[in-house]
Amino acid sequence: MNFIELLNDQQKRELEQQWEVLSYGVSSIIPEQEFKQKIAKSIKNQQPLKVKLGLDPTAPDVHLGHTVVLNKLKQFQNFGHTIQLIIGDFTGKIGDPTGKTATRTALTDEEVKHNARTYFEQFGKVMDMEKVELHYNSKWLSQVDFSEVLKLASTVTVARMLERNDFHNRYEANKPIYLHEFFYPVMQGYDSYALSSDVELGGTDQEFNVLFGRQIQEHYGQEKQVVLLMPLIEGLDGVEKMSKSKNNYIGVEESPRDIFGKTMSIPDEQILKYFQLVSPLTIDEVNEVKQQMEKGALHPRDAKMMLASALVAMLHGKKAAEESKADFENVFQKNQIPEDMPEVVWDGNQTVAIVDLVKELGLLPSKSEARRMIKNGGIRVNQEKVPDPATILEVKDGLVLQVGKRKFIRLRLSSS
RNA sequence: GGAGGGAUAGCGAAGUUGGCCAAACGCGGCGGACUGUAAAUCCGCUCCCAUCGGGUUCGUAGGUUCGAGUCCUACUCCCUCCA
Repeated sequence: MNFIELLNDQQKRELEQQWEVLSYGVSSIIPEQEFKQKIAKSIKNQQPLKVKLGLDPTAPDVHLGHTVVLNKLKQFQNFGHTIQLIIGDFTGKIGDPTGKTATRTALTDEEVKHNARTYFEQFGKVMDMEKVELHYNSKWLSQVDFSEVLKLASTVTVARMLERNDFHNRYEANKPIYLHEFFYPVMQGYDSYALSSDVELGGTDQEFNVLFGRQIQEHYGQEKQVVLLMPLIEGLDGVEKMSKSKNNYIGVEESPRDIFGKTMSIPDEQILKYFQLVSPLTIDEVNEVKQQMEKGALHPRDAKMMLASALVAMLHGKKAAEESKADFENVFQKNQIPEDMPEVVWDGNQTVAIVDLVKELGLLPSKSEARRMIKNGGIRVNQEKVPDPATILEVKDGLVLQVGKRKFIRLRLSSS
């Protein structure tokens, strides 16, 4: 049935609107026409789409790379669609077949719960968690019996499984692939069936997995979900994809100052991509930025300032955005010290070798490191460079200690 | 089960006629200068303590030696080939 034809003019405009926003920035929509039909159907029947996102139950550390998907979910939410978050507590027991982590220690129920809560808190910075459905896939997966598993397994050939990049590579390299790993995509697909998902989101690296849902749903005679693959965003280096292990990420939990500073360090070529994929700006606003930059009317640095402010505002609020911006200008453009900085009470000896002080405060891991730092001119006391590693300091209340470019501490004496 | 190869600082990787090895080089990390940024570029640093200098390091445990990352023995782990 063609739902698009059933729509009246107003509904068609609604469809166009949703399509423009929802398809924006997406790497691929599989298949496009089905997606359009789904939206049309949802408008016609006034039935929100069920949009699924599967989550790994391991300790979450949400960074901007994830928010690419979250922003998209938010857009779905804005159109009234329903978000289904799935905590893969059952799947997690198998371990994601990335090759690296073939064996993964099973998480306890408490750990899973805790991690789920963390997801909730961190995701809440980007989208509205009130309206989100939360599911644990052990609920249904633990109920599936072996004969059912066999039936499912009989719908997939090994050759098809081996198409998956990771499996393919390991097979070629004579690296082990355990049988149970084949079930990872199957189970993930089963989740889609269990929740009758209409749409599933994932990064482009998840293509094989999320596509599997369609196959499982078809097996059960269910309408197949549409898959939206989101681009992976490059990290601070502008080359590798953003990830925790590459240490090139901006975490949503980081301080406003760090988020601002890190954003300022992305290469110019990445600016637009960040605007498009992780900023909360509308399409029109992003296009405006793009035009201004192309005309040369907007300095890349200023564009980045805007971006950094927008990101901090999204994650920490408007006030924090203004403050971190002011701090950044102070510290890096005017070479001043920030407005406010962490204060630490010093209850040690008032007369102390600078190397000891710095180490005691945990600013540097060892005294050798401190000496080195001083030799390189990297330590300042009240904005004055410390010239000699042997310097003995008279600690005074309010003394400002700077280590490197961006570690600042104000010392307070315990007596005051 | 049999044969061989290897384990070096955060990673990768030199070093095997025993001393000149705290250990080349690359990456990463850090600092400085510079700049529009924490970008790019250039320079410096990168085990610990220390003023000279010293102390612990090269899979683990022993041994040979004035002296071992470099030689010997045992152990652990990893890889390759054969069955």
